[in-house]
Amino acid sequence: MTLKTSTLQDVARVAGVSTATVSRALSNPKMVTESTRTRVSKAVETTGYRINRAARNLRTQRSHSVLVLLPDLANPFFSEILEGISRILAHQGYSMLIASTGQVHDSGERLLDYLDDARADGMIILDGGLDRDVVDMLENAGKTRRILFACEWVEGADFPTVRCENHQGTLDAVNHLYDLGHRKIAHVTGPEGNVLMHVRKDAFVEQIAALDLELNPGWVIPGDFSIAAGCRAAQAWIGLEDRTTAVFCASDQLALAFIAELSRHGIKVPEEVSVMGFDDIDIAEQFIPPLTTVRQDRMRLGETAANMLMTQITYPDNRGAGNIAILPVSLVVRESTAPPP
Amino acid sequence: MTLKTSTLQDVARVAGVSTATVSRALSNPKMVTESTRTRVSKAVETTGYRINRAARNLRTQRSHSVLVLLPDLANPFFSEILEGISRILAHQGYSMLIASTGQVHDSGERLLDYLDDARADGMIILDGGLDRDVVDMLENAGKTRRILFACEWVEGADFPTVRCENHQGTLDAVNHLYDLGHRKIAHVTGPEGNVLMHVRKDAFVEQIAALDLELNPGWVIPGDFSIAAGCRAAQAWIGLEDRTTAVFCASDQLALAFIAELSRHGIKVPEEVSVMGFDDIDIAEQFIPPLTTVRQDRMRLGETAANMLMTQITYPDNRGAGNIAILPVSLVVRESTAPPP
DNA sequence: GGTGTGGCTGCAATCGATTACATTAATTCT
DNA sequence: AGAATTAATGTAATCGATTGCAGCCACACC
Repeated sequence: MTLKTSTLQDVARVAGVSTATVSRALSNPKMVTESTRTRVSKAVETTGYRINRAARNLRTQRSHSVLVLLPDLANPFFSEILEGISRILAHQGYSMLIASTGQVHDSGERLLDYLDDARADGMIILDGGLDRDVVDMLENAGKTRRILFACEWVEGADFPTVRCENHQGTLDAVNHLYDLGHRKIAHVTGPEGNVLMHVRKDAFVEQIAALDLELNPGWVIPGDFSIAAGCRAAQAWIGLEDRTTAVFCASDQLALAFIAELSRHGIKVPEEVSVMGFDDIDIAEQFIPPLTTVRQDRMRLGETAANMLMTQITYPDNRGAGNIAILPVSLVVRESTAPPP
Repeated sequence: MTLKTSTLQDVARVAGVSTATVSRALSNPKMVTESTRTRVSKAVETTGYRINRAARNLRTQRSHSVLVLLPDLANPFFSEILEGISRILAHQGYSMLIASTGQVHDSGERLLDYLDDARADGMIILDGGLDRDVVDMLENAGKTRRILFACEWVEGADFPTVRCENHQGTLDAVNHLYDLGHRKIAHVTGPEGNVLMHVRKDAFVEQIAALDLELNPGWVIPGDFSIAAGCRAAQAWIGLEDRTTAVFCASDQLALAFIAELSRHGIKVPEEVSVMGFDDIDIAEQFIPPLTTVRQDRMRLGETAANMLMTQITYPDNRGAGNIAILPVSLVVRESTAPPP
């Protein structure tokens, strides 16, 4: 209908008050009289007024939106985290901007520009594998309180962080396999340089040692979180001189592809080898066999991250406590693990 | 470092020119002399100037961002489409806003507000299941050229659309099963009221008739695109008096869950029944058995959608041709289908 | 030499909301 | 009753970039 949306001025004219009053009536209702408030509401109604965010953003120096940076949009692991983030943001009238690391990098944008050019009030980074110089830049910009790392983080950098109990989850996984009777356990890792990869690998090695188990060099198989890596890892495992009876993969995608590749070679899970994942993505339960894994509550992780960031943005000077949250994980035992043959 | 980012004024002062000239030097370089251009570049360099998007957006009445509306963020089907969209948008200096239908609805936001309040220049809607009154509102707002439906669409509404060859894909699927020797084929549908559900179901029924095959009432099993629906559908199929030898599911998620549920009941795919999906999501190939399905090139779909929307936004008056794109699909034969027992 | 012509540049208005400060009216206190 | 306080509203500056209009200069042409 109306091609031109009406402005505060229009509302003010119709209501017979000043723009200041209209603004107050809308954003801070208790500052105006009951009667003007209703008069303004009516005027808003008749004019079909919608606030112009660009104008407000300019004046308030706030964009009312948050950037979420992913390593890879096509990885289903992230979708539920996004749902959680989005839920909280929407609730607070914030918009969610999405970008993937690769694209930001490719298009030559600087990540910081999102903050500097007033596109975003803050950012949630789901990628701990950022180039070190990018991270340094973020730190030195003095904007650490407007940045939050979720799931992954950067060792040695001082950003607020939300993550899950990776260490404990890994111990749980190894213990589960041990309890089933496995004594020779392999680990397919995440990508080189990734914090999660290191934490989970270290915890794995630690627990293997604690249980006094054997660990051949070939039993720590390098991978990343992708499907392709899972297939490659399976081939590596198959090529092992001394195969393990169980394999703990650093992610579900990895584990599913691992099992699939084994299947292509006629190797049965869990009859011939037990396989575990980490994450508990939706499809894990529907896989055949259903995947034993370590569950991260991704929705809650997203919500927590968004909430923390929002309070940081809202109360920027509130330094100190509460800048790290570690969420519990839980072992989900399904059918991809069984006693060794 | 600098807490306050510098403005055009600062650059102008340093370069010894007016703000107008700086603005022109940056956004329309050929309008200024070579020498001033370099002077401005230097000034930008030394001041560390970053454009303030809020200011530009206000002045130009453009937000330089696009909203993507999903029915469900947690569905991996969409992630690759997002990747495609994001790629194109980033390339043109646009940002990608994401929201899910449910949340927009829950938070009482009006969808149109994104356009009206200058948060987004356009929107790509991946949900054909919007309430009819929402759709009417969008149409009547005269903003149809700033809205584009992708994957799904709304029957009878005149929006630019990108979709895949759903009809042909369905025929291919049925023919594939027919060629394998199946004569009793069931169909698990998408959600009631969804266009894709109708198109695929109609094409299915049509082709069954064309091939002169039997079609019992119970063989069209209502579902939606979710995992849970796949499980329910499998139970329904199991409960059938007269089971079919093949099942064509309206989505991969549906198909995978269907197979999983069968497996829980000890029914083997494809030995006892062939199952097909639609979409070819990443995990389909890694499933056991690998899923026979109809492939949609989701990346390309996203790219096409973004490109179309961008040209519409850029040349709004260019009505007429090119407001619908239909992308080809391809049959991907894997191992979840085989000749009937 | 006068007058066009055209290329660069500057001045200042503009986008639409927010908010510090001023003003007015109403209420309370001494 | 007069002074002081408080509450509600209005005035106008402001956020930072873009852009229509006008001015200026140099050069060419007659």
